[in-house]
Amino acid sequence: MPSRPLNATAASLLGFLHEGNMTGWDLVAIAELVIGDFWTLTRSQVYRELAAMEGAGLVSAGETGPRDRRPFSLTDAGRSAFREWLEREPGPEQIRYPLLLTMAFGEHLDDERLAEFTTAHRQVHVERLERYQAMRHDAGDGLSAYVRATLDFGIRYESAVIEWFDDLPETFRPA
Amino acid sequence: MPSRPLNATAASLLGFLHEGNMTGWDLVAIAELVIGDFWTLTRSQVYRELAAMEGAGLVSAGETGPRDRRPFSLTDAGRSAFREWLEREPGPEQIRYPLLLTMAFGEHLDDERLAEFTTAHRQVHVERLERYQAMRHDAGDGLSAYVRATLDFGIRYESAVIEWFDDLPETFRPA
DNA sequence: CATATCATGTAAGAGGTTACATGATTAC
DNA sequence: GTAATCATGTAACCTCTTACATGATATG
Repeated sequence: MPSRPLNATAASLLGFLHEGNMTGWDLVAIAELVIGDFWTLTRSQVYRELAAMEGAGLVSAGETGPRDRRPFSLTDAGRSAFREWLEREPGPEQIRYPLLLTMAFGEHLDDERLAEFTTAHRQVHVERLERYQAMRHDAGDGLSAYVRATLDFGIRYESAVIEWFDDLPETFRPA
Repeated sequence: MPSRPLNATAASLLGFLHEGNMTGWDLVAIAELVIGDFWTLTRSQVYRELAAMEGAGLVSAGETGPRDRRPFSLTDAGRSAFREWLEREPGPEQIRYPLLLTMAFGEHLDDERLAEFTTAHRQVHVERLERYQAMRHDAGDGLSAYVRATLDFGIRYESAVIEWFDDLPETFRPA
C-alpha cells in the first residue's frame, strides 16, 4: 500500500529522531527551539503524528519509563520515508501576518490605534532579533552550517522588518 | 446571541466590500491582489465565509445577475462587526517556510540537491520583488498610504531574503 | 508538603486545501 | 464553433488550535 507522502510536520519529527530516541515531549521542545520560528507545531499535533507514524511503522516506542515517558526510535522505514521527504521540492513559503491585514484596512481605523499595534509588534521583532543574535553568539560553534543558515534567515528577516517599522509614515509609526 | 468574533479571512472580505458590492469571484481576485502576499485564501473559503456571513446577517446578496453573479453588499451589522475586528489586537505573525525545514535537516541531504532548491526559491523571491516594485511604480499614487505600507513590507522582506540567499555557504548557495 | 515541571493524551471544532462538478458568456 | 474565462458551489479530507483531563516526579 503506497501511503501518502509525509507531511512536513511528521517528517521533521523523524528528522529530530536521527539525533536519538525522544518522547513526544522532547520532540516538542527541540522542534520549538530549532524550527519553531518558521514552522509551528503543537503538542496535540506531535502526539497525533507520532501515533500515526507508529501505526505506519515509521517509528517505534521503546519501554515506558518513569512518568510514562515513551521514547520513540526511528525504524528503517521511518528513515527512508524521511529521506524521500527531504529529497522532494519544498513547498512554497507562506506568511500570515494579521498586522498587515489590519494595516491594509487602515483607512477605517484611527492612526493612533494602528500605532499602538505597530509599537507592540515592533517590540516582538526586536526581542526575536535579540534572541537570535544571542543564540548565534552562544551556540555558534555547536550549530551545523545548515541550522546556522536558518538562524541567519531569522536575523535578516527581523532586521528588515524592524527597518520597515521605522520607515512607516509617522502617523502610524511605532512610538 | 453573542456570536464568536470574526476570523481574519471573513473580516477581510467585509473590508473589501466597503469599496462596493462584489461577488465571491471578485473578492477572491481583489484579495489575491491586495493581501494575497501575506494572507492566503482560497475560493472554497471565500464562498463558505460568504454563506456563513449571509446567515449571520453581515452581508446580503443582491439580485443574481448574468452568469449567476451574486453580488454581496455590507449590512450595518457587517460594518460594525468589521470595525470590531479591526480594533482588536492583530494576532502574531506566522511564517511557514518548508525550504528552511529542508535546510535545517541539510546534513541528511546532498548539498547539490539543496542548492537546486535554493536556486529555485531564490528565483521566486526575485520575481516577487520585481512584481512589488512594478506595482509600487505603476500604481504608486492610486494606493492609500496603508496599502503602500504593506507593499513596502513585501519589498523589504524580499530584498532581505534575496541577500540571505546570496550569503549562504557556497556549498548550497543558489547558482 | 506544596508548587512547578514533566508527560501523556482526547475531543471538538475551526481553518485550509484539493478535487470534483456544472454551466454561462465572451473572444477569437 | 471552440476555447478561454467567468462564476458558482460541494465534498472530502487534512491540518491546526484550544480546551479539557489526568497524574507522576522533582525542587524548594
